[in-house]
Amino acid sequence: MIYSIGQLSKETQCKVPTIRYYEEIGLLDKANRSEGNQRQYSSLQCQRLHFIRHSRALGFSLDEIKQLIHLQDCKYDEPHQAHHCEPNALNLAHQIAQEHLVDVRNKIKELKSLEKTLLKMINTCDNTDSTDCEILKSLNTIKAE
Amino acid sequence: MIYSIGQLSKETQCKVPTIRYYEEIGLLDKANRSEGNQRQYSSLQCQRLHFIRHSRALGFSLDEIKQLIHLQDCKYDEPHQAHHCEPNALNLAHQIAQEHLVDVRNKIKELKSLEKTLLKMINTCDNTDSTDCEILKSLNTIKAE
DNA sequence: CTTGAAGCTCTAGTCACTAGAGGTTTTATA
DNA sequence: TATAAAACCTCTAGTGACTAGAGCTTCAAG
Repeated sequence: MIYSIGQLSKETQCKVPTIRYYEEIGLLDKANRSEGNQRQYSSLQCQRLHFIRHSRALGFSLDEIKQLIHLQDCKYDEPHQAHHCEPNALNLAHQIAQEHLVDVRNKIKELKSLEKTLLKMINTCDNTDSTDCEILKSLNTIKAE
Repeated sequence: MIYSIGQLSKETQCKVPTIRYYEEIGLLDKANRSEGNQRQYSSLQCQRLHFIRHSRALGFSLDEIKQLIHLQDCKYDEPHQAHHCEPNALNLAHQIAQEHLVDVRNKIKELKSLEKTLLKMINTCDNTDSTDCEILKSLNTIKAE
């Protein structure tokens, strides 16, 4: 199966300019070109783009994804030979995921405290009586922690 | 009280280049200059920067903050005269805050589902036996909802 | 009076895309 | 087979909210 960039876009829910962008920054290998210079993709490249999109949806940065792809290549390329990959590549994947989990949890915490502050602000403001509103006042004093 | 940009920076915990940036985009009024062309700030401008930083800490965008500042000016400038401000400016502040609260809550929801997926991924991976790891595999298939 | 910190402007970089101009190739229909 | 529309191409520039650096000037302390 060979995909045009538009077909790949539909298949992976990834916009066409984004695919080209991923190629530009080296996240996707350079695509083969047709006689008319249009990009052609294999199922393997399609799978890789799926991987990238799933990882993005989980909030990994493109840099982290680059690392994960590198690990994947270590895993599947000549797995029983000595080469440039670190021996504990798989633990590294584990570590990246775990660090990311910590990030996510911190963000949740921050947002929850933010929610509380906003809610307080909004409830203090009695806008049925539209003569005054505490929101602007409170933004002068309330700190999010 | 008159502040130099560095003093204002300390007072508001806002970095010097950020203050200059806020001036550049019109979020802060252009500062007065000393004879030697250095910026000088009044307590009023200091208060405004506090407002901006508090709002940022609560996750408001600079655009939303611009609106809020405009509302503030409506409130305090000639409050009993007819001018260019909409009559229900205060309700508008209320509305901006409420919309923002909705955004924040959605983000929390997304991050929680993300947390769940990551946790599953990490737990599935038995990295005490370092022969295999499910993380890379699962990134090929798991979708965050 | 000198030295070092703090200030100035201007340009460019970050991240992860997105949009648009202006041109070429492919595909579908008449 | 001719043509028109859709899809593709490259290149540049823009987004938001800053941050970093070069190369200069001004200020404050000793």
